[in-house]
Amino acid sequence: MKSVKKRHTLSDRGEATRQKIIERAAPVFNRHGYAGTALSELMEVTGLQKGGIYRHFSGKEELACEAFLFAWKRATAPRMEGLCETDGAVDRLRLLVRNFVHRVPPLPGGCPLMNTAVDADDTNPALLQLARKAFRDWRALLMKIVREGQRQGEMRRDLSPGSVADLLIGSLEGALLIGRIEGNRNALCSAQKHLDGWIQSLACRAGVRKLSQKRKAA
Amino acid sequence: MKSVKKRHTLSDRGEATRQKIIERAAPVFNRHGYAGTALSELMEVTGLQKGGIYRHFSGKEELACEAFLFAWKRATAPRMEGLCETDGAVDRLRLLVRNFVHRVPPLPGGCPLMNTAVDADDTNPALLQLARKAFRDWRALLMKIVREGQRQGEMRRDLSPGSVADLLIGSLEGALLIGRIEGNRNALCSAQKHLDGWIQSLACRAGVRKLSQKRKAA
DNA sequence: TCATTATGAGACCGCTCGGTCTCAACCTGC
DNA sequence: GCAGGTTGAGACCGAGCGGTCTCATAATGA
Repeated sequence: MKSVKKRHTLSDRGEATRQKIIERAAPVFNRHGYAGTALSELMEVTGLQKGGIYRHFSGKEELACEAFLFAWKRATAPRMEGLCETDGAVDRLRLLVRNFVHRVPPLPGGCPLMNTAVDADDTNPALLQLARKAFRDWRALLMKIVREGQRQGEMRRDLSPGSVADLLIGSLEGALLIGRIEGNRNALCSAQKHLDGWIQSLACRAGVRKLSQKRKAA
Repeated sequence: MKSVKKRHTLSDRGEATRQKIIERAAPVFNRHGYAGTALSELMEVTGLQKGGIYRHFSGKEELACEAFLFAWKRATAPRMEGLCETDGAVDRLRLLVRNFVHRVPPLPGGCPLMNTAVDADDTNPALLQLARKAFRDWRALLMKIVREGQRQGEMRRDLSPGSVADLLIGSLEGALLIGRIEGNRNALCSAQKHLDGWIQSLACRAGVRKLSQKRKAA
């Protein structure tokens, strides 16, 4: 016990700088990719020398992985906002779409998932694995919502939760790509409008009735 | 005249090797990105030494640009297949979707547009500009088809051609990204099914009637 | 056949890359 | 205040980078 606490205190400083490095490195990796990020740039943004960085990471790859995990957490948080306070599969899906479109992640360089998947494919298996995991988590969340909606009788039973998830994620990420190419948010807004209507159409009549009753009651 | 022809003959060989270099370099850039592609690798795939490559290009960037243009041409051709022989906006759009999903470009490393847009953003303005142009051409083609359909009374007048184009491109590129992460074509097939139905729903009644009459006549 | 030009090999360049190692300074608990 | 361990600076390393230049050779037109 005591020894654990002692150790803990001693390593706290180190852990803090480690976190600082990850935090500062994440936007750089996100913008420039793995190969495009030079250690010298990481030295600049962290204000540390090589020795200071390499004490906390075994190499560039480990840092890149940690940076991705950090970036993904940062990107995910605002997209999930308000999810717990929302009931009903339809409304939850629509909330996630709305969040994705309007809650811009506080991380320059676009969506870390897309960046990393494109960047690491054919190049860096470790990073690709993390991106795959991130995608699957996101996909699983959407699937869970759809399945829940089906169990509750709110959403059509003939839907494939996986397809619904793929369609939502694909449309959103695609729109994000266009927004990046064009430098505006038009495609994202179009996507939201379209997906909003589509999600609505996934509800079965009973579900819709149930929902409007709830609305009226409120 | 004579002198022009003389010059032409002489430079033919050089032009051929230049093309060969572009052709061989394109898949490498498409897989590894600009920063991730080393000249040494280009030397390997072309079978040329540095001197042989640099005679034909001012630098890595010029070669990368040419490689992208080549890759995009290669990716576009199969996606457009059969377009001229198809009438009707709805059928043309559906054909383009089908081509995109099933005619896999003969170019390893995924869609050059996505790759380049993600890779060059915040890094290489020249490449980004080319990607933007490629996107806009594609978008313009889709918009033209929609507008044509509206003029012919086949498609609903309240549609925004730009939004339709963005939605199609976004959904397809997004599905492609998922396919890359997951290593399968499920998302692409889901996207096709969804878009197919959606495109159908963009036709106004008159257009649908007209189309079914044509079908019956055939 | 010969002069001319286009071509590509490859040595060479300065530089930056990712990574290692040493050691001074600095905490921290005793 | 001292011993022991933690931290980070920065010199150093070999390798590989993008790019240049020279020159032998090959193709060409006269």
